[in-house]
Amino acid sequence: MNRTVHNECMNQGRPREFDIERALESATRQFWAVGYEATSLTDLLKVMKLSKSSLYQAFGNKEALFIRCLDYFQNTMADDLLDKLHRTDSPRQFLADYLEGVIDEASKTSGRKGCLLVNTANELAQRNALVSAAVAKGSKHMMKVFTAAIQLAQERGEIATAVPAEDFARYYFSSVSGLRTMVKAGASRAELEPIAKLVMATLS
Amino acid sequence: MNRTVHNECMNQGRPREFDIERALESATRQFWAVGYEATSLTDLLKVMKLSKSSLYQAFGNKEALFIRCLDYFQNTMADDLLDKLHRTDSPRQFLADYLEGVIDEASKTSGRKGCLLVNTANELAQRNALVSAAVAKGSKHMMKVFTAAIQLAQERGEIATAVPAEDFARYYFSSVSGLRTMVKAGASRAELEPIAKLVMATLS
DNA sequence: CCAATTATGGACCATTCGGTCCCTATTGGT
DNA sequence: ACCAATAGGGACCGAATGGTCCATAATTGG
Repeated sequence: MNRTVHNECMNQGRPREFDIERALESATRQFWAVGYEATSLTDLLKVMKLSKSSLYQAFGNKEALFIRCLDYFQNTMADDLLDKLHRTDSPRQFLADYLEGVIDEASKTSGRKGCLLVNTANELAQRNALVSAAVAKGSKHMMKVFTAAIQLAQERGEIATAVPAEDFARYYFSSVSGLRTMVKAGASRAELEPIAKLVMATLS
Repeated sequence: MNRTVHNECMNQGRPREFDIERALESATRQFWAVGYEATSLTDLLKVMKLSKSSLYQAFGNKEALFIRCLDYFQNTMADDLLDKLHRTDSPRQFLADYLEGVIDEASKTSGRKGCLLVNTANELAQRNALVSAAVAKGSKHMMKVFTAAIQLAQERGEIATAVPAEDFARYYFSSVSGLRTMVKAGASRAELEPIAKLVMATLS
């Protein structure tokens, strides 16, 4: 009656020898670096350091693994950002710093990875419903963080209250995505700085 | 001494039966709709309505064909936009209309194709030098159009001159890319309108 | 200590990928 | 009329793809 299950609750039999979390992190890095399609099963096995059967046993298939990676990424990122936000004393500066971080990628010779959510939205949100849902969920999560930052800034008078925090947040999110695309298209730091300035100026 | 050539100049022997331009347009539509990797040779043959040997004879290979498509797209788009720009009497409205056109895609159930250049920048500008160069060239072309529009608007007092036209143009280009990503991520028209308003407001 | 259960490695599979090649049909130039 | 040259159809190819399956090792609960 009880079929083989793909989750990790029952504990009888040989215990798993690898750390799910670590494996997930490695897979996420890989997807993040080169995208979904360009990441082959073989690549995944290499970076995750496990065998094909273990991977399929633990995660089902490539698509399901990817969805879990999207979730992992989103949570990690959002937590990290929230942490930074709560430790800063200028939410406005926090927003400016994040833009600056995006621009910093332009200077790097390699590894301009962007943001996994943005990349995925562009790569296959149009074609895959499950992925699309995961991206939407992740976007909402990020939006929450940005909205919180802008609300904080508005409370401290660092940003005008004429525009609702959510609208500003969405504008900011869109601007970040645009900047990331510019980076991928090969724009230089000198070209990107003025853009960031204009974005921050809009958040008057 | 004279090897088989992949171009279309010599005319001796059987003449080509298909229209290169039409074939290029079909291929471009396909790449535009689903991206480079997701477009298989078989797909191309179907939409271009020619045989594998004809394709390889005329275009070399998939990558070379893609580059030509990028070029075709870029020229077509830029010409079209320049045309619109020269026929409008308000360059500022022209810029606002273009943003509106991007937002219109969000309402469409299917075929949110975005912009081939932006898509390509995100998909493989990081991995392929030839493609990267083609994207850079295309971006410059688009930037020229936007810069021209903004200069015109500045001359007519529709946009402030405090910021150089090129900086504004790059900001605008980045904003368009960001909006496109939001569309792909599934944002609704209601969410996108305020973003467009803020962008146009920045182009004071 | 045994039975039940799971992990793991690796062989194996069908499909699809981009790309090559050959054969024949068709045309223009002379 | 004939030759040179190209177009086009389709068979074929090696490599890589994601995925399945089975035999074996390892571990736990009873």
